[in-house]
Amino acid sequence: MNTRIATYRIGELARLSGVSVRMLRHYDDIGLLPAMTGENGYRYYDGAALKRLQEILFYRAFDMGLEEIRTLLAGGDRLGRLQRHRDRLRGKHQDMANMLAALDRTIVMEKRGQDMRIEDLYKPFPAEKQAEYEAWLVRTYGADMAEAVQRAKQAEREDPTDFRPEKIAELKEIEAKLVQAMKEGLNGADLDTLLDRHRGWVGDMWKSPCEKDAYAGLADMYLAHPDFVARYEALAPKFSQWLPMVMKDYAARV
Amino acid sequence: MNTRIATYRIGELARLSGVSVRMLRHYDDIGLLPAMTGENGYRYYDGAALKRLQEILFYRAFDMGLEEIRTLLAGGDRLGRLQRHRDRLRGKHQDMANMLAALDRTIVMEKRGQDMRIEDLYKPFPAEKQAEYEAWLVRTYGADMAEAVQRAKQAEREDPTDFRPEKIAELKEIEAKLVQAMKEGLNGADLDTLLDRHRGWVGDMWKSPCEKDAYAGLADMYLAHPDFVARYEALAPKFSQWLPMVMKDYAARV
DNA sequence: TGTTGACCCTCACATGATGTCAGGCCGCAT
DNA sequence: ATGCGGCCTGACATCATGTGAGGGTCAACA
Repeated sequence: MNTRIATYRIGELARLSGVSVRMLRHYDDIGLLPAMTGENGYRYYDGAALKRLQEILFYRAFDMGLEEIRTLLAGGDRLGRLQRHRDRLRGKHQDMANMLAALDRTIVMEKRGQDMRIEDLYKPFPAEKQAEYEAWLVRTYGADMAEAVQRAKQAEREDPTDFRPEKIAELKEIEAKLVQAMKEGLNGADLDTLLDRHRGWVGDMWKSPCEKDAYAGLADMYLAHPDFVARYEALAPKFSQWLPMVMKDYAARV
Repeated sequence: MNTRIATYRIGELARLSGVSVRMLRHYDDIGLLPAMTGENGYRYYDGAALKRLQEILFYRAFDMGLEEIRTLLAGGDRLGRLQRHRDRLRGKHQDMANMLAALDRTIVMEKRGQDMRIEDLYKPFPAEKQAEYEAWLVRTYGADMAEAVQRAKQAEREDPTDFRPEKIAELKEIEAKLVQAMKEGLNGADLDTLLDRHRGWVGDMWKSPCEKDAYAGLADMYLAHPDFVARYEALAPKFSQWLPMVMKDYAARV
């Protein structure tokens, strides 16, 4: 008898991985996950195959086609592949966070009986299957953003947050003005002036996403003018990450 | 001529929404997104249709079948639907965060040239298309968790974080012991004792996910014994949310 | 030793979301 | 009136996946 070390039959692997037997056979057929075939015709999978399958699943979760995955795996440099994939996956995770925020926004508008602006309805859904929205963002806000992001990242390493109540009160007042301004369609330079004042106040507070109450005003701003998220992202790179939390609280409160 | 108020032709809607013309026609055919048909045979979409399409896209992003979406939309209570959907979507977002953390874990193991334990390989991929992993978690850690989560949420509202360096140093020491213990296969009561000590120290620090350095030890714990995430989630509900950040930094450093 | 039940094999067809192409109207601008 | 862009229907293609039929393999147990 052959040495039978840590080799799995198709059913075991199916249970283990959550992939159906049908699909494992398919993956074998198309050369995506080749199995060792015994004399009895059975498929056997070893440790290397298990790792390969895991990698396949990472890519499949990214809606990659099986053929594409196969050619990807054909090259060497597993580590490089995984690292590149991590970044793409992170982007998708971010897309989903944006969708969540937008969903909360839709809910709030529904509660209020208001309709969203048509241009905003479909922003949360990343077209072109990838990074289309991001392209739009770059197109719209251009090169200064990259620089601003750098600045913000630099500043992020500095001093701890200051939550004195007077400061927060003052911040909220500015936010109210901003919301008003945005509703009235202030644009370009004027709006940027206000945004800048706001940034000045809020600057050293960005670091703690846990002080949600301090940012309730942001929800209003987002409702009034969703584009401001993109502008703010340049100043406070974490913002869109917090937005779902902010919006969730807000939606629950309204 | 008919009053022509804010009604869109199929191509305009396609550009607006990112859904292909082909699909919009299909949605019309199966009654998912009925259009008003003009005498010329053209399809026209009004504001209500736009909102409906947005909702459809929210569900489609959740991998819901078109037929399922249609029956869903057939009932009233748009608000309720959206709210229920938000929770499911949040769950999926969490799944993706877990996947990211696991991907980082895989990367680190690859860099080290180590293999993951087979039982851990496929945990990040939510089987049964939904909430299967969560079920497992409840099955494994049971009812006390819900209670612990409550306690933790309560505690969360209390006092601000204390980041004195001595405290952090001591924390790190405990973490090192924990990692050691987990590697040696300590189980049950002993492990829980250690975890509890750790919790004691880290308790009031959970609130700021921004102090990543304070939690580098967690990455090691996760590598040594991924299950601990589930245990910790009970004590610190936000943890799995931070895990991707923690792991990203760690993977970059190793 | 023979039977049984769980597992494996191949082959073929189904389905659901989407793309693509062909052949032909509609309508506005030149 | 001519032309071009947008719209129509209908048919076929593709990809990931499910399902079922008809039939071997293997281990345990009577």
